[in-house]
Amino acid sequence: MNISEAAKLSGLPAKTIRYYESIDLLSPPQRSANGYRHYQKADINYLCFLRQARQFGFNIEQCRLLLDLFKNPQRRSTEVHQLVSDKLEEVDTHIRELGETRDLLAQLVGACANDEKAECAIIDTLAGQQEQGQILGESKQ
Amino acid sequence: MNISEAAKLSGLPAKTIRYYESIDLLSPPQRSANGYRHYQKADINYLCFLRQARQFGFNIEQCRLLLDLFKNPQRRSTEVHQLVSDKLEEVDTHIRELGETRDLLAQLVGACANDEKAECAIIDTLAGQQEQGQILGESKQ
DNA sequence: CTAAGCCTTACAGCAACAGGAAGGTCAAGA
DNA sequence: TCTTGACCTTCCTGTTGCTGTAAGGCTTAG
Repeated sequence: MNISEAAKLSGLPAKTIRYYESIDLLSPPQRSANGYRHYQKADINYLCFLRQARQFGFNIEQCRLLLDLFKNPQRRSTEVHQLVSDKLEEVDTHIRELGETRDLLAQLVGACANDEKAECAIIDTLAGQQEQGQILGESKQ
Repeated sequence: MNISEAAKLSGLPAKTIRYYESIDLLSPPQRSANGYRHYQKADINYLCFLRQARQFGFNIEQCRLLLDLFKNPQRRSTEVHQLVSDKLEEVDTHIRELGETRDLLAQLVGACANDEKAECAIIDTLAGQQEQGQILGESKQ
């Protein structure tokens, strides 16, 4: 099948499939006489695998490792487990950091008068704890 | 003061300061006779403001808007409030999505035997589904 | 014969910088 | 005076994971 059919079956854009090939994440498929890429069932499986892995948040290098494991009948499940555990930790860290940011933003939102005046606690906070009378950005030319 | 001093005081790398200037986030500073950038106190305040805003997760365009408000004594705090509220919502959405990913990853980790055998529920899951929304919990093995 | 709808490659661009090359400037020390 | 090292400058490339667009070739239907 041609690339657009592979794209439809795998759920990945044709562009992305070509891109994965260009970075050697996928091995080059067969080509028809006219130069068109020609995909087979196994290729579709790899593409689906990659789409899923990307949806789970794995980056390209992690996908490369996972795909290698997928293709390797001699793999040990503990290797896969390790990769996914690491990713889980990574995502947890990210969530924690974002949570802190969210709380800070919520504080800002709560502190702002939200009215027609220029005075704004958010601006003051972002500007840093300047001394009174020295709130810059409003002073000087 | 020169750029390295401005960098030290603002907490931003000199590279970043030049970058902000190059994208017109900062207006070009004065130059000394030798061509060196020369910063003043107000510039440092803008830099600090931008560093803070970036730390709060605002992207460059949002920083641009915030900085405009910062510089504008005729601003209404409600405008600032709106920007920050939007950002808060954005971050909340992101956290929710990441949370879903995390839960799915945790399910994968829990489902894997984590041993020396090749059989691996994670691999099966990543390979198995071709339709979205069918990520976990299907029988199939 | 032409138009559409595929396919190909190759280059540009997104965010938000970081790294490095190549070269100019400045202050201090031998 | 010369040299060294620490600054500074601009310009170019690379990062991640694609997406958009251009310019052109192939295929099929009318």
